[in-house]
Amino acid sequence: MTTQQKLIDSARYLIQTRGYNGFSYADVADQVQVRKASIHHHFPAKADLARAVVDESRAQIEQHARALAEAGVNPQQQLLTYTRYWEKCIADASAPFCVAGMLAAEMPTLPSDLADAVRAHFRSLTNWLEAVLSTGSQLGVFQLRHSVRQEAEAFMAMVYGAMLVARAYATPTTFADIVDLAFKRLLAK
Amino acid sequence: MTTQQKLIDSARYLIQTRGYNGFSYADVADQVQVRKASIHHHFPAKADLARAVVDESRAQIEQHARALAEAGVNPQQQLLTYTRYWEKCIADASAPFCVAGMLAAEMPTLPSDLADAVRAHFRSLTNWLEAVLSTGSQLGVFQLRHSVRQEAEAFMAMVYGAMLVARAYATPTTFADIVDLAFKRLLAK
DNA sequence: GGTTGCCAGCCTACTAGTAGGTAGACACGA
DNA sequence: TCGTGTCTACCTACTAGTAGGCTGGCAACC
Repeated sequence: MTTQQKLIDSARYLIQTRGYNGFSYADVADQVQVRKASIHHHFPAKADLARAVVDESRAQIEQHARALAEAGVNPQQQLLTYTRYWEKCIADASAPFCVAGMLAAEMPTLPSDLADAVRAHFRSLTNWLEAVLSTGSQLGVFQLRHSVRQEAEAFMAMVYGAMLVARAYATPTTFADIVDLAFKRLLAK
Repeated sequence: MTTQQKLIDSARYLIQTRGYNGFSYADVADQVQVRKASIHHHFPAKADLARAVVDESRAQIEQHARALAEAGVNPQQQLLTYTRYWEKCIADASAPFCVAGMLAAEMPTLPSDLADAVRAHFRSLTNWLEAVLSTGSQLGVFQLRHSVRQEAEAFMAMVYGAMLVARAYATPTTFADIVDLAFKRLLAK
């Protein structure tokens, strides 16, 4: 793996656990075993590094979403893949929080270009959720009581809120419990 | 108002907007117009100041909850008072985020005694929500499809998630939209 | 009623340490 | 030989926290 990729991975982990204002180039240098100056060579400013993390995350989500759709996976299974992914990440502490969620909380302190990247990530996720919910609704597997956009935003809020509550209580199962309820509500007649 | 109270109020605002790792004694000193050393006189360490903020917030919530219950306000109106409070705070940007929510995101970086205070805040809020939902369910105004605890945690997750999404999009109405949906779901037959 | 002593509150001036960021030299492969 | 990547050494600005001194009010005692 290239040093650049290692730097991004390290920054992702640090943002997930400590947030943008909670980590420094010194932390990244320590993890990747290079000097601080080497990080500046790849990412001149801290915001550049963080933006690379967010952009990569968004690209991965979009790629996974495309792959699922092209494979003809049904809507409820697509949604379940998404929630199961976070359940696993939180349970084994490999990624205890979504990067964009963490950065969203810190929004007022972020440089504007990084804030733009975060918004783009949320927009991308909302669009995908809308598409999945819409298709599922047409197929009759999801029972939407409000507009697709509202249902998508509510589901997203539930997922991010569940991460927050699970982190506050330090009980990973709390996340699964809450998301499970959100899922059942969509399926309920 | 005492200097001590001014310091707490200033710290609350700064935590809500920037988070624990995003503000410094210099920021507080600037807002309250005292020297940094004076803050240390009242709150020896940064964590002491933050803990005072969280403890005061929890006490206020508990006091309000008691007042509402003693006034004989019905459950749906009690819940509405809570959500309306945040709607207003977010709309006029007077308090664009819950202190405990912000600190929950930063949990892994907080000193343990401050983390304890944050957990206590969440526990207190969950307990109140459980009580309100439980009473409302017995009166037949709330339709709970799962355990009271699960429904309480899900509602809380929705509220905090809505704050996060609203902050990401910088659109205060998003919060009201999402919470409105959560509320209607509780009332739905 | 003075005088004395105490103390909360606030200050200036400082410490040690960390933040993000830069300059310039060196190694190495195309 | 040029570009890329890495390094050491350094910078300025800022962090939380400390040391020690000043002030003005309150209480106790003669």
